[in-house]
Amino acid sequence: MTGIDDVARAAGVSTATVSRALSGRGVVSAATREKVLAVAGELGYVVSVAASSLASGRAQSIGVLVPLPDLWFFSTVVSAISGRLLPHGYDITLFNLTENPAERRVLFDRSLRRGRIDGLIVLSAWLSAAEQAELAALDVPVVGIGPSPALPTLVVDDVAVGRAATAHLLALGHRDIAHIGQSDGDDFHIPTLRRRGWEQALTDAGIAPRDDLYAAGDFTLEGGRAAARRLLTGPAPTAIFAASDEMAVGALVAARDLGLAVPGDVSIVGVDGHELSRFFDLSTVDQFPHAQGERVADAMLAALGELEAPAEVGLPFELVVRGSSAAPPA
Amino acid sequence: MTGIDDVARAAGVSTATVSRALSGRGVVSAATREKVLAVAGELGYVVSVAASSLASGRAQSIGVLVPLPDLWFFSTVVSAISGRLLPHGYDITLFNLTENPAERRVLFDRSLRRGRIDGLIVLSAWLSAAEQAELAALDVPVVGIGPSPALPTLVVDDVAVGRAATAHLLALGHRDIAHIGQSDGDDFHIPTLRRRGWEQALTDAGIAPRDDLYAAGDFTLEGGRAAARRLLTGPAPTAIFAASDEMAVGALVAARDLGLAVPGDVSIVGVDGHELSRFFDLSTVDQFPHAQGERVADAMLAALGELEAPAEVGLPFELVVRGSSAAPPA
DNA sequence: TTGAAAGCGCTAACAG
DNA sequence: CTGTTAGCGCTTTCAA
Repeated sequence: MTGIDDVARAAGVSTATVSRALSGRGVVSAATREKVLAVAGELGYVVSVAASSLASGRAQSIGVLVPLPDLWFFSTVVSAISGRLLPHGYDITLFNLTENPAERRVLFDRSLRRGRIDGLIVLSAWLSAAEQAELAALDVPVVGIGPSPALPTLVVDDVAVGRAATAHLLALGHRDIAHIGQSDGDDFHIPTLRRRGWEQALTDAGIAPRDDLYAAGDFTLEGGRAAARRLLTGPAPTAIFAASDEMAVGALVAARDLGLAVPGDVSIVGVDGHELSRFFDLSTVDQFPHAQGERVADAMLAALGELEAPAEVGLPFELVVRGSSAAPPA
Repeated sequence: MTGIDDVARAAGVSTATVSRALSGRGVVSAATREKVLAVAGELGYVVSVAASSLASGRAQSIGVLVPLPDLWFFSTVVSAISGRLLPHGYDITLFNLTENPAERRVLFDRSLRRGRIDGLIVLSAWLSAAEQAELAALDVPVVGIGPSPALPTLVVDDVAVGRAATAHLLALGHRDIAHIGQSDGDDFHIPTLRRRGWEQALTDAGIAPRDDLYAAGDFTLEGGRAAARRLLTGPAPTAIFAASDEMAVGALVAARDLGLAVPGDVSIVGVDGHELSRFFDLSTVDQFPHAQGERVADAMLAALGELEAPAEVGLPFELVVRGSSAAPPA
């Protein structure tokens, strides 16, 4: 491996100057900088992270903590983060947060603490308060996406999301609007917030939210289908607001299986902006996951002093009306 | 930060002994090892990767090169790799291979060469031969998934996959079997191999493959739908073999849109074992992506000397017959 | 089985 | 603007 002194020798300068020229820290005359860059290029020299990190304290890597890396939403966000951080010289270290307590301990006690990362991005509402506190106690900046009691995070106003979806259905003339979600009463729980939005919108319209128009789903296609089947064979609402696009597609299929036309007999609205929603012509509240990844990456860069701190505005969302929602049957 | 000499002092031994006790390299008496482990635990000491890596040459991290991290197949494989490598103390560094030439250069010239990784796992058939050669020239072991001219990889026999799907349809009595895929004539191109399998199975059955029963799809839902629409409104085959589950689901929807019953009027078979295939009751050739991730992780561990080299067998696949395939209409 | 000590390859004062 | 030099915190000979 060619090292920094090979470059120094070939360029006729000291290693300190090579370091300065290559890192951009400290002053170097334009002429020597160019010389050094040229020589380094010819020699194919690349700074060793290990040595650089040991000497400088900077690891040139950002950790991303993900609960379910194979969920479309998370992998999309990670992909966006990666794209944003690469140009700044940061690599991405992926930490898969499993349910396994032993693995979690290894993760929190060792992986995250061995100095590999300059910062941590947390994509998980599924951390205990204690775990969130542990993260906050790391000696690196931590930023996240989603409501959290202990971490600085970027959030979508999920109550407003629920209201937007429900208000859309109300405006179309629906009154029996069901909800598929997963409410646990926690203020930092996204599904709970979306359910609140549903309740608020109904209440604002002078309609009492009915418990029998709520069905729990587990955010999968199958869960959405099962929940919708229960709703449509029971109280038979004219519209369903599902807390995710995957559940909404499940509901779409359930309706078809029951011989119901969408949106003729029942309207369906989801949340996410998932690729499936476009394919199935599903009305949804898009929350722009890719943009979320970019925003959280920017927040991290700001925390690292590499960027101006961006304005503190909530993450955007937008109702996208497609073919799955229309006026209720006459 | 507590360092190795804090531990050494508290345990009453030298730093060399602490290092040996914690790393498991070199001999330490059982008694001292326990003492050291206990003290390290109390102090919450964690070895610094930077220092350890600089001194030992081991970075404790494996790179994973992924073309499209947000595709279900890839994110599933990455997730499995991560689960397998964590217990061995390796972190995962995710390298997102984009189409952007500038980003690719940064990746190949810097990120991959700065000594952060002890090995590289390549999930990409989309590397040029030159790039594959560059990877082979890294000073770390490289293993991949999918056919490659220059890299050691684990492969599914994709010709056999195509034959299995087609043979299934033939056995049901179909003769006009269409294929949706993407063939470019390259021997290291998975879609091409699947198409060959389709052709071989037909030929073996005494049926000449027809060009008008082939339609190109881009491995998306939309691409599958468009291709199927062309096939079903044209030569009207009684069965379609799609080279991916996403395209197969697209075909399923296209058939319904045209008023055709599946499998009554047309049978459909996909490839992958995608979650969508189960939900849509789609017959498919499962290639067990999660197991692929574990297998390639094991291959990496073997290359690093942490595991016995596993037997050199091809990656498994299996025809899963569900409700989308049946005998052709009478 | 353990300890002393020489680096690993860089960076960042500090001097000049 | 550039060079000298002392570490950064470990690992690993080598000796004992």
